[in-house]
Amino acid sequence: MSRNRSAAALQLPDAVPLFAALGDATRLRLLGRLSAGGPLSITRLSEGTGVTRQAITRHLHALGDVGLVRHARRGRERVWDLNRKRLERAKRYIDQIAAQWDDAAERLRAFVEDQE
Amino acid sequence: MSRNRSAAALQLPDAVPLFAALGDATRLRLLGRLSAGGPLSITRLSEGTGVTRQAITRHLHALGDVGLVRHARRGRERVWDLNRKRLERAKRYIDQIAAQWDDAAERLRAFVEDQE
DNA sequence: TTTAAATGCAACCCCTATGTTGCGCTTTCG
DNA sequence: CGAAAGCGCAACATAGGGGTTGCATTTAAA
Repeated sequence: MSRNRSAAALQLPDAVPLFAALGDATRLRLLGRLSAGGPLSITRLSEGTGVTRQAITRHLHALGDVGLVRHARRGRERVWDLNRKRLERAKRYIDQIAAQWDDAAERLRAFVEDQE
Repeated sequence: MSRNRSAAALQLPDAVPLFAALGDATRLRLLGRLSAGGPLSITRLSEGTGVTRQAITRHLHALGDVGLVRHARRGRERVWDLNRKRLERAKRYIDQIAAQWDDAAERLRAFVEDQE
């Protein structure tokens, strides 16, 4: 029914910046390190990345803009951590979108095959 | 086990271009139209997008580079369609990566909460 | 065989994401 | 207090993504 289509239209604007944020190797690694090693300071997160601390700061803000990570002050450090709730929501978004593609394609599969 | 980590290391390089390809509104809409309406020519896919046919062509190639869509000749037209197998694999990639983040975060949740 | 449709190719913009350096501010520590 | 660690801010450089225009090429249609 047309409710599927409107639901997709609502999710799409959210999905775009989410995917864009995930489409970078440095940011994916940051998420990996945060998931493996709890809250970490910027300096810690910069070690071994091959880029400067400022570059890492920007990547963290990019992830923060879509809600995947959060930050807090701790003394003179600024520690960042995963936002697990947002991460869960993001996963559901992705699953739903993928499911829609699957469903629509599945419904038309026989028809499409006839045309080929 | 360390096998999880190495599996993640193998998936990450594939996930980056995949996410990057999905991080664009025009490309997400193209996938939506293809999933809803079978194979379509470039001219058809360009209608109503607000950008030129050449721009759409590039977006299709971007999606094609990560295997999400394929093309074929049909007369003087070039028709593009979803690659459902690749779409399925992409979905599984995403699920696995998200699951890893979840798992790692879950294992450390209590520890992290202690520190806060 | 003309004409028009559908593309492919290539040269060009233009903006922004990514990265850097330099400097100043705050907090911690000897 | 004085030095150093950890950041934030701002200016700057630059490569690449996204878009356009112009023209040649192939194929369908009159």
